[in-house]
Amino acid sequence: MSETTTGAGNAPRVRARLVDVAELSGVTKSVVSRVLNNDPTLRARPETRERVLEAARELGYRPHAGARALSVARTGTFAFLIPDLTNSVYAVILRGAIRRARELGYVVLIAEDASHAPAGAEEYSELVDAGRVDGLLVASARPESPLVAALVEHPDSVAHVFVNREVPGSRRNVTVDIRGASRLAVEYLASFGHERIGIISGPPDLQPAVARTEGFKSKMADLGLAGDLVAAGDFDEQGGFEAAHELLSRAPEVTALYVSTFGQAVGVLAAAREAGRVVPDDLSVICYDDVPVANYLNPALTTVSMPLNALGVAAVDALMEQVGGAPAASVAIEDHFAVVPRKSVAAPPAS
Amino acid sequence: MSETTTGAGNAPRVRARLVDVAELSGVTKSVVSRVLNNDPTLRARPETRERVLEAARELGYRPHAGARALSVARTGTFAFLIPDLTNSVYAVILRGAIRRARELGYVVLIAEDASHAPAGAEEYSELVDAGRVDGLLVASARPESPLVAALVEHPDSVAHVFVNREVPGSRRNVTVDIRGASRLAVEYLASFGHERIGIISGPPDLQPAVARTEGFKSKMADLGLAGDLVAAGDFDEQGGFEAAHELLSRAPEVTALYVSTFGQAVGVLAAAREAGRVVPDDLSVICYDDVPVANYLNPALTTVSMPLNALGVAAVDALMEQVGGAPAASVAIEDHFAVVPRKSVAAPPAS
DNA sequence: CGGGGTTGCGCAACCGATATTTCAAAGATT
DNA sequence: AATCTTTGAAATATCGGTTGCGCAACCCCG
Repeated sequence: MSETTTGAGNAPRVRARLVDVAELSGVTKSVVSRVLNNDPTLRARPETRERVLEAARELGYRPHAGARALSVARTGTFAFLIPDLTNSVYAVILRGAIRRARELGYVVLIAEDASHAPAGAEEYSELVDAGRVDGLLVASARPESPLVAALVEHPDSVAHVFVNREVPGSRRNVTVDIRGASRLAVEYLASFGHERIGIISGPPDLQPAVARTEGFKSKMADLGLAGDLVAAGDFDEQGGFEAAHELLSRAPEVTALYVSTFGQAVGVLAAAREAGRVVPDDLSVICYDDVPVANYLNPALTTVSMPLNALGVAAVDALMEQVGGAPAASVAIEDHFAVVPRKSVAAPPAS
Repeated sequence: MSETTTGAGNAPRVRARLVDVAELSGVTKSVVSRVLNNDPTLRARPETRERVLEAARELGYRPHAGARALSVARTGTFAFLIPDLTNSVYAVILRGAIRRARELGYVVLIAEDASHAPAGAEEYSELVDAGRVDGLLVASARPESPLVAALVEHPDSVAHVFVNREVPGSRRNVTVDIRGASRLAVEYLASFGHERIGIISGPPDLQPAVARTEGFKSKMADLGLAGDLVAAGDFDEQGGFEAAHELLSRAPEVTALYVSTFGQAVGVLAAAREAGRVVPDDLSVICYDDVPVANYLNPALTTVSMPLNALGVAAVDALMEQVGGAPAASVAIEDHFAVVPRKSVAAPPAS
């Protein structure tokens, strides 16, 4: 609308600078800057403010990010270190983070710290050293990465939060309640009458894996059931397949499985087929984390959904507080998880 | 290594600036800058160069990105506009792009332009106007987004490429050979003896959808087969389910389906089950794009894999050329696709 | 009518780099 | 010995903002 009034419309505009706005409104750039930033120390006539605002609007003025960063020593940028982009769990967290960041005037750039591309940590310090970012969102699942170690040792060197990970010794963990969700999953299975419940866990050196196992065992204990049916595998299809294969042959009496990730669950389903067990008649399966495709597996997979989007939001909020100078504090998102019932859980076989 | 020689080791370092390096090496900052940037117009004694280099190393000097951006009018940043972060297709492209960008000294920031968050386009122009980015990677699937229209009309206003999308009227499309891959899929099905082959296509206003259909029809024609079994649905599970449901009831004689996306294929499998058709005995299914989980569906899904990583790499390379001043040119990745045979394709039923 | 206190805004220094210009000292030339 | 070139590096302007301070003009008051 206002663009057309300039007559320039959608012509290949050149960037308008502060001085351009100043010239057009007949004041100096310092006044323009203060008006646009609502500097309370500035005394200006309302009509002057209005002229400035109007000129800025007319020119489509936007402060140059680099110049501003230079001045105020703030970039308006966060970096997100992610272990695996193709894992939709992280994608959802990232989405929540990006949106929240945008609401706060921040943008986020991505680095991947996959096991096959271990450059992530180094890249991070490059970003920090180059003054490119104001803070780090670290979702790396790799234990004892040099980056994590450095951050734990010098927590104040740069604003940061660990996302979906409880790093020992850090007061900057933003997490969901994995244990609570795991307890809920077990409770759900038990409500169908299952007693011999097993867990497909993850690599024991990964904290999220042990949290699931802890939740599992604690709820089993509360129910007076034996929590000894544990098998560990990688957090992917292959890992789930292998762990389930092993557990099903070691303890064929198991009637229900709590699985740590969706990827694993897909593998578990394959292993169950291979073992000649039909889900859910001969074996019930529930997994941590809900993804859309779960609804279309055969059978449709019962899951417990986690507030991953909220996790991303909370992570950015926590980071913003640090940037704003507030003391660091871990955040745990306690609820907002729920089992989404589908077709992979039923009562145990009569036998 | 060199860090420990400073004695500061891993202490909470403060950023070293150009002047710090200058002071330490006993020259002025202009000399330091030119030495570090290999300015050919600078004449300096080798020993002076060495002193500067050593000082920079010792201080762990890294130029401040904002300051440099201000000076050279380049940010070292690209932005990637992505329609759906949770879609692993885009994740793989993004991964390739990020890695390549990093090799070239660039970082990439993400914006999501989902249908449920249509702010993406606006965010983009904010990024450009604020001088935050040197170029745009546009993978938005949304047809006629205002951003796309603006870029097509003023192609030189900002460096950009369209990724995995053939935008009419643009010379900046970086694509894979969807038609060729589609032809390959059809050929593969035909090699099993299928003649009544159908396609589950996508929204007709999305260019990638029509490309698949075109490839399908052209190969069917080449084979002397009728290419009339077409059903369209959204590119997700739901869309695949609905389209397949419709096609299977409309044309029950179909013996094989070429499906446009993995998400759709999952829905197609569900629809087949619902229709009482067992895959692959009563119905063969192959889909465009390979993802790890395809191997664990029931049955394991035969797919045609695409060079998505290479696509991301090529997109960044094309963008870099534009930034470097080269004339824009579309790029098509012609081969590197292949069918990965699994369990969802077999010979048509004898009947 | 002159002095003190606002009101409203301009001046100029910085932020940390890059790039062009200037200049002192050393060596070559006559 | 006096001038002309080179060599090597210092000065300085600039990029586009932010921010502390200064300073007129205006007001009110005695």
